[in-house]
Amino acid sequence: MSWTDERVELLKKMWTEGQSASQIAKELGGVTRNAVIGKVHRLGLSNRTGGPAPAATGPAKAPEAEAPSPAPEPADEPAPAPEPAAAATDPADAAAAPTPATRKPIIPAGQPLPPQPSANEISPETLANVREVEKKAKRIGLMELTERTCKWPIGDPATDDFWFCGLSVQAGKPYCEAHVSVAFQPMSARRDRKR
DNA sequence: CCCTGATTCGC
DNA sequence: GCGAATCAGG
Repeated sequence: MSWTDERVELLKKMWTEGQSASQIAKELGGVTRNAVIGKVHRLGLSNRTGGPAPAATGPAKAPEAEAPSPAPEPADEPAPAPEPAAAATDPADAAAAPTPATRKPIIPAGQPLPPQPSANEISPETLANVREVEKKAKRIGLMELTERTCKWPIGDPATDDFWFCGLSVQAGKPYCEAHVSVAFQPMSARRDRKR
C-alpha cells in the first residue's frame, strides 16, 4: 500500500480528530500504526494541538486548562481495603430485584475487616459494574496471582467461597479497571475537615 | 500485559 | 519517503 492522496487525507482527518495511530492504521488497512505515526511525523502534523495556542493575549495565564476530573491517584499504598464481595454471592438479589441502593455489606465470618477509609460513596453505576465484573471474574486462586492479574478478593477468605478476580489489570495497577475504580476512590466525598 | 506516540535507521 | 524496530511512557 502506498500513501495516496485519499489515504493521506483520511490520515490527516482522523489524526486531527484525535484518533489513535493504531485506529487509523486499522481503518486504512495495509499499514501498521508505525507507518501511520511515521507518516504523521513526516507530514509534520505530529503536534495535534488544533489551536495555535496563542498565549500572547494572556501574560501569565492559563498554565494548563485541563482535567476537571479529580483522579489524583494516591500513588503510594492507600490500603484499599476492599469489602469482601459484599455483592458477590447473592443470586436471588442479583437476578430478581434491581434494587440498587441500600445493601449493607455483611461481615463474613468474623473477619475483622481493616478500617475502611472510604468504602462508600461509590456510584451505583460503578457498583453495578463491579458486580458484573465479578461475574466474569476468573476466580483464580492465590497461587495464580501474577503481576497482571487483578488481586481483588472476592468471597469469604474463611471458606472455599473465596477467590481473586484475576482479570487483566491495565496500567501497572493491582486491580482490573472496574476494581481500581472502587479501590482508589480519592476520598472525594470526604468533606474537607475544618482546620 | 495491554496500550500510546516518538525516534532511529536501513531500505 | 517509507516503516519495522526500538524506545519511552501510562
